[in-house]
Amino acid sequence: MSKGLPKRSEDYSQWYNELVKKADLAENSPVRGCMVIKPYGFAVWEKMQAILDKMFKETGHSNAYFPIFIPKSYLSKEADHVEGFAKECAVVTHYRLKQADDKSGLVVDPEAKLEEELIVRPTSETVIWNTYKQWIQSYRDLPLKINQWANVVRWEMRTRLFLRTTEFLWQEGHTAHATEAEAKEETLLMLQVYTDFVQNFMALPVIQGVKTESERFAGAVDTYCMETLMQDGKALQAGTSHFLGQNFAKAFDVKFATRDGGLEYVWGTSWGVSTRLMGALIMAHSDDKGLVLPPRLAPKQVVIIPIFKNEDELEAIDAVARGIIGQLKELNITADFDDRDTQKPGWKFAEYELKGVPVRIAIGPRDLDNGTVELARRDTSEKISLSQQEVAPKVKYILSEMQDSIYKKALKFRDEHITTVNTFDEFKQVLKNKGGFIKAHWDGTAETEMRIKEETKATIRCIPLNQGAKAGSCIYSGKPSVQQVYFAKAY
RNA sequence: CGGGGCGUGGCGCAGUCCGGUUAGCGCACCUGCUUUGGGAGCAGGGGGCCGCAGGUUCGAAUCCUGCCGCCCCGACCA
Repeated sequence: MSKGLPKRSEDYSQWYNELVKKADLAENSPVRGCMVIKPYGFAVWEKMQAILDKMFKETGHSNAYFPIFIPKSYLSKEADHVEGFAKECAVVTHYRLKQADDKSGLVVDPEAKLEEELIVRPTSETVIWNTYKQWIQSYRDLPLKINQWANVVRWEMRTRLFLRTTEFLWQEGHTAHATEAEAKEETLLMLQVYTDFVQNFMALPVIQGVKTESERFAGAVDTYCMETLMQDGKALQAGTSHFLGQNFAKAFDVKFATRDGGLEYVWGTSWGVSTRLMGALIMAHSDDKGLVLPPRLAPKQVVIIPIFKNEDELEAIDAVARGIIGQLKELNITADFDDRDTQKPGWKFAEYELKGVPVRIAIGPRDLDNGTVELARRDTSEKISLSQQEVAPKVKYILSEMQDSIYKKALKFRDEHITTVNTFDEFKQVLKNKGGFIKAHWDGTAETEMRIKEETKATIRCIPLNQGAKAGSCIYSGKPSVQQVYFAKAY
């Protein structure tokens, strides 16, 4: 049994908090709301980064880096954008400290006040569009497709490791296009790239949709999103892709000369996913024993644990283990041999389960006699004994099967937690007793959306894409509705 | 910022109401022996400005005042 990990059924959020710490993913920092991402957690994030980065480049994007500090005045150039971010910005007002007069420590030097205060970026649209103005003159400069990996700061009141931290890591793509159609296409393309990543690598099914006005990114014309479902029935927005229209082009005066001699504002997009994905990954698949990582994102896919009484046994096991690791390496499978004699096998079993290593291979004296190993898979806890010769191909098969099976399990759970309702009473019942996504007709007004939120805490997660219009009447107001939308309580 | 809870070895806690031995327990850590197919056992050992600052008292982890920090619940948010 995992020591001290609360059960999901008893206290889901406690379970999550403990798991993040016990699995060595992250911990709190001295600064409230910030986190230290530990090596193991960062290794998972690095895998995500590497895969996404490749996908971005394959779709024609280049990486660049823009500064963390933004002149305060930039933020105020786009009206909705200011509105959206002003209340959660960290501000740099001074550039120097000095020894306190009474030598009691350091104080801010009042002499060193900045002429113009700087904000720590909550997102980079403003600096980037200010730069794009310099970079874009002609249709020949378009499209401009840039991505950056960065940290951003949003001064949140309540934070949770990975899910909502004051500082977080992310990537933000910012593109500029000559036509509206092309920008819209880019927005949807990146939504699809994210969707492919989340489904194929994180093994999490998503619902693609458009945000309602109240949930839309400040400054965007349309915000597209992918919504995922966690095991406690709450939804989590895994990524967003925004069609910015000409909002930022106008705010920062970014125009280009068209082929026929005209002068027009460019069309923009921006899109991002963050370390929040780590939270989704953890909450979606893990169990009461600890983390369950999809093989494609596990920093180490296989761990081999020797069971030995003496040096001779260990040596013999070592030879077998090294052989297996070599074979796995040829199949591009990462494996570790944990031959520490400071921990017992049972301790190691529990530890690697806590950390979500997909496949565990145990080799002991019995196996040496029989030419076998014991293989255990993390997601099902299933154990099998197999001959040493067939280990490598079998592991390859199991890893791929596991990736698939974890996805299917999440998909089944998700599908079982989409409930269509026709009345507000039903809506409240489902929300209270079952959770998950609730599909219902909505009259399209912010007023109704807000009232439902106030009464139930549930919000419209998205207006689904790829679902034909189906007229009906709003569950709250009874007014006509053109289609059903997804509601849920959300992270 | 409102409501609630909590600050005691690295971690988790007891002790605080009702002041008085040397501040205790579990885990972790160190040493030794025995162990090793699911978080080993025994023996020995190290580690504490009891959140901070004042006050009351012969005497404070314990009572009083002020401050600081953290967690949970709400308002805000990816």
